[in-house]
Amino acid sequence: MPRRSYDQYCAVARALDAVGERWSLLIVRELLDGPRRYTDLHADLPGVSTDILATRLKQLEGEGLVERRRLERPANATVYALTDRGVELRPVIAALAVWGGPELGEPRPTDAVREHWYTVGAPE
Amino acid sequence: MPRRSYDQYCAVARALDAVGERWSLLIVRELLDGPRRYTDLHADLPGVSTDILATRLKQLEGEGLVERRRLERPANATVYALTDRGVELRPVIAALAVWGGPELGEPRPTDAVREHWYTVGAPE
DNA sequence: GTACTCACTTGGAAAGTCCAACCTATTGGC
DNA sequence: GCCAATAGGTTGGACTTTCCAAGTGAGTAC
Repeated sequence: MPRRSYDQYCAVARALDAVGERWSLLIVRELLDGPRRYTDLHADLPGVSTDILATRLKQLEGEGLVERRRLERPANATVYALTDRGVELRPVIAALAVWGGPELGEPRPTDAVREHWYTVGAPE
Repeated sequence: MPRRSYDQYCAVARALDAVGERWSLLIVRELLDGPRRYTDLHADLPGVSTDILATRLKQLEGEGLVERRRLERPANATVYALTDRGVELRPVIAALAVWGGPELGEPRPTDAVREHWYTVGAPE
């Protein structure tokens, strides 16, 4: 199933082909604060339905912006994290945040999952 | 008919409520180069259908990002131009262009329509 | 084995988008 | 005045995407 593309030779159009669909950039914004589990993303993004969340994560993974990693211990869990290429979207998110309102918070302090992620290390 | 909103207290979500729909940011990108007529926008954005273009221009106008102005002479024409608030989206477009590809061109030189626009002056 | 959480998938309705055709008003040529 | 062309849309219907609620299967927890 081919996704709908702007199909233009233009950097902006190509960027929007990758992250222009509904919820994509909000998922990236969540992940800029650190890795998150599927259920956490679902809780932190009020309004996103589970099927769309699963679809977007697969698309972002397919574009090399998000990595999926299964943590064995201490808790059996799947976490999603941005790749380097995904983190490079930070200026886009920041520009949107500046335009969209007065306040842009710094990345939040570490939480348990993130702690574990960096303890365990990045995926190979 | 209420448009679909992310309905979140988050600057990024609010920005995407305004310009997150399909084609919106590409229209803004075109207008960053200067005012354009409806038919020019349609020609410069391959793939956009006339009804969506009309809908988006109305939405952007309703959000105060685009102004519609009727030029009386020399040619009877309607042009669309960004408001100050719309121009403030330039950093967003720039960030997307940087992320999306190697080259981001500077705003193109003036053309006839733009010349006339600035000769005539901004809308009251 | 029963209950519970996590990470999804499925089915169907609603909303959004695409496409081609049509419409109205104005201009330009003759 | 008449005809055709252009600008700036609107309309109807097909198609695609998103939403929503419900269900599934795998892995602990007890």
